[in-house]
Amino acid sequence: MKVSLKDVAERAGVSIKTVSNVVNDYPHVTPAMRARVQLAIDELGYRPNLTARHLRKGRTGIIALAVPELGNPYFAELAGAVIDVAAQHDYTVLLDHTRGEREQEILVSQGFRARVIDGLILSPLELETEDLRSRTDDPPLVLLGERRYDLPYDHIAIDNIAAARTAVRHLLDLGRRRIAFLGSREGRTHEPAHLRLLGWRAELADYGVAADEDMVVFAQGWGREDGAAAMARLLDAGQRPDAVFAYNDLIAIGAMRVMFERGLRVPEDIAVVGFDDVTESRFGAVSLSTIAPDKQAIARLAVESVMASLGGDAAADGPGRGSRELQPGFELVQRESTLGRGGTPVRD
Amino acid sequence: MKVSLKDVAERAGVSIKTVSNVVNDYPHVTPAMRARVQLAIDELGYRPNLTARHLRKGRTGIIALAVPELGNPYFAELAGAVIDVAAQHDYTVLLDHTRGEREQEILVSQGFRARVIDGLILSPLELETEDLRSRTDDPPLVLLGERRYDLPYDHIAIDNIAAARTAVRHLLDLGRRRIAFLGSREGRTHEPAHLRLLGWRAELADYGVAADEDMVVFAQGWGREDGAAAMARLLDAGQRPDAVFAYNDLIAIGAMRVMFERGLRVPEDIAVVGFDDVTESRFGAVSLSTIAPDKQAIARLAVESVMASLGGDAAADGPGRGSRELQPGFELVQRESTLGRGGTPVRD
DNA sequence: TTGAAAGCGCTAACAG
DNA sequence: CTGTTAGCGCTTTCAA
Repeated sequence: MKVSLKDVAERAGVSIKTVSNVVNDYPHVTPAMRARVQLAIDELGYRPNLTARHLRKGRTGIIALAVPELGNPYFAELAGAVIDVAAQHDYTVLLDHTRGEREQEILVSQGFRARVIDGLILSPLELETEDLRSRTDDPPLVLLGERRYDLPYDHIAIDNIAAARTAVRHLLDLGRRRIAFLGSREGRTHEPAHLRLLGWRAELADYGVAADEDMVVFAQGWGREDGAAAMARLLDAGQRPDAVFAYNDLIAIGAMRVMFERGLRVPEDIAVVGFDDVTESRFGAVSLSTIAPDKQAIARLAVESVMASLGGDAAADGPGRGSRELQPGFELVQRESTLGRGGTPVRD
Repeated sequence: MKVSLKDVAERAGVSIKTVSNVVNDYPHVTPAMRARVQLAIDELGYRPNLTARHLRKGRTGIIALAVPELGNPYFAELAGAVIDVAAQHDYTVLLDHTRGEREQEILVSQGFRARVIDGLILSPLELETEDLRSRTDDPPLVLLGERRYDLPYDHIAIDNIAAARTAVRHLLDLGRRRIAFLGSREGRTHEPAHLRLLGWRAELADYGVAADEDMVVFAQGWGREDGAAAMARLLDAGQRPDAVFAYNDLIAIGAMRVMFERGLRVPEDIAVVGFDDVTESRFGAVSLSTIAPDKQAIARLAVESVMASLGGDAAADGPGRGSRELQPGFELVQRESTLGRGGTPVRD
């Protein structure tokens, strides 16, 4: 049934070692020998047992990527990019999701969920610094996203404050002054959407516009329905924003849905800017202006960081190993939700 | 550094086997003994080496799910469901994507991409029957989606013809008669969207409406941009449909975007029905009516099918093993793209 | 250049 | 109830 190196060796009348050499493209093998062994391999349909190889070499060729939710297209798109980059390094990706729950994130970070992996890329939401302290000799870890931890792990995130400022600035330049902020879920342990909210405050301040904290609304989660609920709450409270900056595209899309339902025009009555540049944002009745993080760069940096930790076992404690702040770029994409259908600013 | 069973055994002054028994919750162990061993485990921070266990047991605890594209929310949502179901069986999911390319699908089906797995769930697009014939003793395989193969593998798909007929019938009942069909990418090897197109033809015929083949448009792919392009092509050709049935939600969303751009009202001018019920379809300016396959059931059946093939090694050739047609349910979800804002049918 | 033998860490027989 | 031993399939010294 299952053919092993031994079977091939017997068939070819050589030793196991020789077959292994052929399989692994070891340089010093006689062409004749190689041919003979290859023949036996083909005849028997031999396929190496990766598990055994991994046991021997101590590596599995698998890295895990854990994100809050695959249903969020931002993470789905990012996952696709990570899979592609990993494939270039001959690595396969094991995907896991945490629902943004601290318990799940802890489990993942300690390797209890995704096992048998050489490295881990984690995008946490609720995880705390202390949760990571207890990590012992688990595989290399790279952190993604807004949260920062003062621990010796590489961290990859765009400059969230700068990005938020750019978005708000765009709205200000368009003449908007009553700019609401729709945030993500309220965390149990920390202020959600922290950096983006800071950016909102800072840019308003710099521009000389008073930040109205009543225009800040948090949601139950980070999905479209949460954006819709938050927007409804804002309007029901009697607020009349002339612009909305949302924590992410999904919240922006949910918010716009409520505006449509209530007969509010986008951008004439309310301009909207999102965050993430998911594909979906280009195809609504009103396409969405948004901050576009460089997802390709994020994926590349994440995978390369893991690969680096994998390679440099010797210099495990060397300087700069696994405690870098990696900052991919972003850009503001201006679409109809701020510029209007014509492509030029629209104001009533 | 790395602590193994042996280290723990020495520390606790017992044999390796005893430690193994404790680790695996083997029933017949003295509480005292168990406590002593557990202490040693904790002191040393022992964690079992899964790779070694897998080599020994011949199983890895990992199944692979390969879909065309994670960027398509239907597959992302399905993947999330599969991950959850697999977790209930103590299995982890390795996700891969094929871009719907035949080469990639072949590689995946033969285990060259996702390696070290106990089973495989594959959602093929271009794969041909012959490509699967050469599979030797690769891990159990389950096929998902519209394509059918006359091979001894379980196949899971909703009744696509019935679903398509339901969608078309809904439009007919609303009084629409010029119903266009927007298909998926034209395959190199087979008619795309085959079953759904058959359903479209069949329902029109049964209803006594002549099927106008000029109202059938295929796209370059299965994304929003492809739907937009197809819709533009249809309109530019001078066709004036009063309804559109799209191969999937993304194509429907892309098509609607073009309608909005051209000032056509949905559903007054053109009613639209999609397929998949991705979350996104509920949140557009005009929410999308669609066919909702039971994703939970699909995920459950897929994982259970793999588990079954894994368990019944003895009855590997037994009747019914791995050649069943599993058919989860679906339902028509009526939203604004056919009923209009008021929730009741709208016609100009 | 190729062969023999050891061992990665674990589990499964089989004794005791 | 616990210990001893063999071996999963592979790579890797060390010899030849």
